[in-house]
Amino acid sequence: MGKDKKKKGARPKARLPKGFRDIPAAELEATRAMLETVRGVYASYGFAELETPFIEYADALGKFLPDQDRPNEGVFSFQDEDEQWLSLRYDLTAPLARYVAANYDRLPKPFRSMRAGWVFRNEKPGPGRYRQFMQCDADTVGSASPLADAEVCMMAADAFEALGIQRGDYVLRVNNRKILDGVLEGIGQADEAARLTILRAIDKLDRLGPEAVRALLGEGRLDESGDFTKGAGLDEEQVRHVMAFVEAGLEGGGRADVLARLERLVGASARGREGIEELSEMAAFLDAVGYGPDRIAFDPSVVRGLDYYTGPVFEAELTFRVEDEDGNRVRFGSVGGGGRYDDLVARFTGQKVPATGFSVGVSRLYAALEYLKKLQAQAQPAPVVVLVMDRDRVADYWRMVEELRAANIAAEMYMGTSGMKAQMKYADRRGAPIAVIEGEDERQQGIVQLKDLIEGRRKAAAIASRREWVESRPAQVAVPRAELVARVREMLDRQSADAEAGSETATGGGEASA
RNA sequence: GCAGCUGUAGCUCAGUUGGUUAGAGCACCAGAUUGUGGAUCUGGGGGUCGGUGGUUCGAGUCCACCCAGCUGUACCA
Repeated sequence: MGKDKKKKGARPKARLPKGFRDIPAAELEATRAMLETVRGVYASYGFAELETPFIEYADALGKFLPDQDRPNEGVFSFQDEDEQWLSLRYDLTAPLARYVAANYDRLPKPFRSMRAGWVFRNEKPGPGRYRQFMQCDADTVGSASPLADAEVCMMAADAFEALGIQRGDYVLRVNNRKILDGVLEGIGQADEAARLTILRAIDKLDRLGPEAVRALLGEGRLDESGDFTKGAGLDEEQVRHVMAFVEAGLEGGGRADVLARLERLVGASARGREGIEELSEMAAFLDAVGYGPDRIAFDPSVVRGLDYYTGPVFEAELTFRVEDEDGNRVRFGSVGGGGRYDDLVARFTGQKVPATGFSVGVSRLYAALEYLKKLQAQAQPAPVVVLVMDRDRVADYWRMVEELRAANIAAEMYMGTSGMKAQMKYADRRGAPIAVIEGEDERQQGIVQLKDLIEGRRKAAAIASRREWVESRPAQVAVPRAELVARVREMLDRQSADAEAGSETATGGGEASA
């Protein structure tokens, strides 16, 4: 026996690469329903669906050509047989830019499109952050108007409400990167590297709080594990000025109040004024059509995608608080974002094409909706299982399955090789509502046994002895073979009525019926 | 990338100052039970103790290096 053990060798581990996961039926079903809702809202705004491939040429997606040292920096890449680099898409915006550039002549401008699908990032995963996740985007390409920016924000707000998220439980926070540029000009900080550090520090406001941001703008910050992050090195006066800008959105008031505060901070900077002007135009439009600051607010701490956005930037946040695993109450956080990217198409054509869009993080949003119990879709009900008692009669069992299917009842014949006990166990594990049993005795009498597995499970608790369990045959009825479909239907109806009554008493009947 | 923590069965873990053939619970399979899911009892399968090297008569246990995972942080186009 020792010999056998040695022969086995190393087994492969049944494992997933980090940051990837399997998705069970219930989540798939719910995600489909969610996407259908969002798609409906976008379609009603006139955004047509487009699907692009998962794989693009690396240079078409961006400037991230894999190099020898670190071939997979951020994006999953590999070489085709002709040695050209291919990459898995890391968002849905870069492929859209490629599509628009490739079809520029044919497309109506502005071109309005929506896309939904998986994207991939070769980054370190964290809680709720995966290396494959789903996004749903809507973009307007070919319009420089702030009205287009306002529109995608309004559309995102509509989509959240269509999904059942209450007004007040979400907010779209809007900023304009030109304003920050203006503020930095004002404090005499034009150094590009320092500017990036400053932007990143600001981006951490909601996660780490104002104290941490202050530290990161100045000398630097020591984190929990004792690791030190170098700061932007601003002096005290500069830090004060930048913080005043960052916190201009926190002091409350409406969009006009925030704009007024920002205007003072920007001073004479032309670029800053341009940003203010764009935000003002958005505000006027939003006011005129009735999207208040409870839905779309101005917040200078929103930064986002640094090299890619050229003007307005948006971030959607769920504002209700949830308990994490340790019981702490935390904000649910960001479920989407976007902004204006006027230079992306120009990478291909050399011709400036203004564009703006919004991207919903479908996976994050799914987690939120699950928490809010807004997912009405559930996985397909498990099938009725027809037991195979007599291998010579499989055609008879198959006929029962066909009859049930014809009546639109999901049904399957047991496909294993085990005996009756194992078949019952299978039906139970499977979550089957009913087992259909027809042995020799039943056949001679022209009947079948229907076993209500859900009711039977309830009764099992009260039965202690094996003998009683076997002999009482809980929740099992004999019905004429000819009435199979009708009686199965009855039993299923009773089960779903019970389930509804049960869930109503459990939740207080708060859910609207379909 | 940087820092801290952790690696023993499919899962969760125990394993004393280094000492026979490395254990438990859960899960899985079978039997008790001629044709009934649960409960109970009995039996069974499943381990390169993360890897390599070292110290030792002897290493799951001690040392060194490496690898992986988790958490924080950085990066996130």
